[in-house]
Amino acid sequence: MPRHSDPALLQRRRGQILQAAHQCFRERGFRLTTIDDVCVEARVSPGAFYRYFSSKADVIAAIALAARAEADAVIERLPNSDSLLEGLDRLAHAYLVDDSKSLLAEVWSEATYDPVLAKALQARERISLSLVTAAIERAQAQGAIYPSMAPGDAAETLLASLEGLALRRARRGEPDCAQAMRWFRALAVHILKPKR
Amino acid sequence: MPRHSDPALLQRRRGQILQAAHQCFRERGFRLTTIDDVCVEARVSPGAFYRYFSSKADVIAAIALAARAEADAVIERLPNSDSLLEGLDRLAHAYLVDDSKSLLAEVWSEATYDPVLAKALQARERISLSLVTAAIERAQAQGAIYPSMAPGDAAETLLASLEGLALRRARRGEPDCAQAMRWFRALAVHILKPKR
DNA sequence: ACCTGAACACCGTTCAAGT
DNA sequence: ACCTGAACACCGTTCAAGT
Repeated sequence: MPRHSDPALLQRRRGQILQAAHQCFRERGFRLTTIDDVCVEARVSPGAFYRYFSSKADVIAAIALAARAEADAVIERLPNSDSLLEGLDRLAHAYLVDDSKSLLAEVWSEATYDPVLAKALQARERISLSLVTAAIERAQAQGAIYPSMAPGDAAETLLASLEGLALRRARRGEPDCAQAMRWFRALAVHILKPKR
Repeated sequence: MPRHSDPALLQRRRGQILQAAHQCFRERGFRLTTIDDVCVEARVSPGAFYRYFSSKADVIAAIALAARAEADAVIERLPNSDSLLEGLDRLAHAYLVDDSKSLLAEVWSEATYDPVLAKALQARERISLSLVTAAIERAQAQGAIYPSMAPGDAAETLLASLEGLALRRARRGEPDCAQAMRWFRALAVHILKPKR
């Protein structure tokens, strides 16, 4: 990327482009969105775009990581939430609610193609996994749950299942997330075995 | 598509192109594979290609549905297998084994972008789901399992979880599927509660 | 330094011309 | 009917020229 003298301008332009990109991606998805679409929306020229992002994959990665950050925020509060099951409900909601507004399914798809994005996501997922594991261990230590698997295995299984449920829901274009949430809750209950 | 007088030639050419496409897709994935790559591999001109397939999405869909058919074949044998858990193990193996040889993760990604493919997959998934449901009902009627959910819910949950495990494994580039299989088996046991 | 917009490269698709 | 390969359209990226 080229030299930038004014950090404030750099941040403003990047924000401007990211916001435009986000809007376009919401409407048409990563693939069908054109650099030109983003440029028109952001009111910059293609040349300007490439001063602030090195490629289309670069903006996609930025948006994708931001989309994940929303789910991550819920996970980060997990180890301190009063009830683990309630926290997991909120997590499921974050993954499932969409109205095709969240981009998680798109993000996972993109990661299949873009190894750079896949690697960045992996780093975050390792953190998510350890946070969920910690939350399970804590609830177990408090006698709130009697998990039927090792905490790490339970965390991986729960996150994978949630991902699968979210993906299938997105593929079906299912507008309502209530059923998927019930499925996930049932799963969580069977794996974690909460008291009463 | 244009008129075809000789059905045998039609089939031969389509097969020739599909085989080439399959090879290319294995090597570079759907996205990075060029129509020209396929044409070179199949030894036909671009013009000839478009006599037998209407678009790149068309070949991808053909290959994608064939990839799913492998998993479907395992599912079809499920209701008659001796042990449900054993059958599910074979199913998990079909989803997870890869060595990045199966294209399931690619297929799911593509379905996020291609609504036509998504719809075709959905039709097959409805069938898969009812077959798994039937297998669970049968095992339950025989007293081999004591499922903790309604059979339909158990089937959906198991398939979604398997999909999530497969996707995460693909994204990590994890070469070994043994751990993912253990996770899935543990899940199946907790949901289905087999006797002894 | 920062920006514009035309030019370039690549790739999916079409089509005029040949057998 | 069947095929070829050049031409076209589209889109990601670069770059010469302007302020």
